[in-house]
Amino acid sequence: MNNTIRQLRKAKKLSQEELANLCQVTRQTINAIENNKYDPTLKLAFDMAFVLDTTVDKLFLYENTIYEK
Amino acid sequence: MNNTIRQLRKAKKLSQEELANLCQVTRQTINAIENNKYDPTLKLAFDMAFVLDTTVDKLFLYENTIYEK
DNA sequence: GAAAAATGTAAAATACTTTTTACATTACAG
DNA sequence: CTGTAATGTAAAAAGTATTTTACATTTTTC
Repeated sequence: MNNTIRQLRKAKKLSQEELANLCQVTRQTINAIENNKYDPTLKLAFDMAFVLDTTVDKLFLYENTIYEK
Repeated sequence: MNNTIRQLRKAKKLSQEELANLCQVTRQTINAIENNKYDPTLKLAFDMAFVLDTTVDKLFLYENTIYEK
């Protein structure tokens, strides 16, 4: 799942560690998510979006594998 | 984390099982999430939003415990 | 009201996320 | 160029989500 964390984080002049503290997780968690190692929990996704002043839908860019409607 | 799954699901006249199939998870997973037993993964949240024709931010209503900006 | 469909629930097993600790590399300021 | 801050990475342990199987209860339909 692609994301726009790095750009938004840098726009706010936050280090990974500062963002981690604001989201109450470790720096390694932010680093892993920013680098697409795994997806955050939904709660953390919301927390990151909140701190970065955006929405989950804008912060994470998911290409659906489900072709339905 | 509160959600609006049930209303949107019923608006589309889907059973939990049908929604589960469309999202490629089990009925129990949908049931548990709909009843707030636990939060879905971010991927499933996006899949559910897609199938229910909405966004993650509208489908899940998260009250931030983070007072920051 | 009986049958069928839908929903609720539970326990064990599996998979994934996060923490912790620790070290290595890269970027940046003086 | 040297020191410091920032970032990348790894392994083990703990926490959380999901599946599977199975059964119970509620709701709907006829």
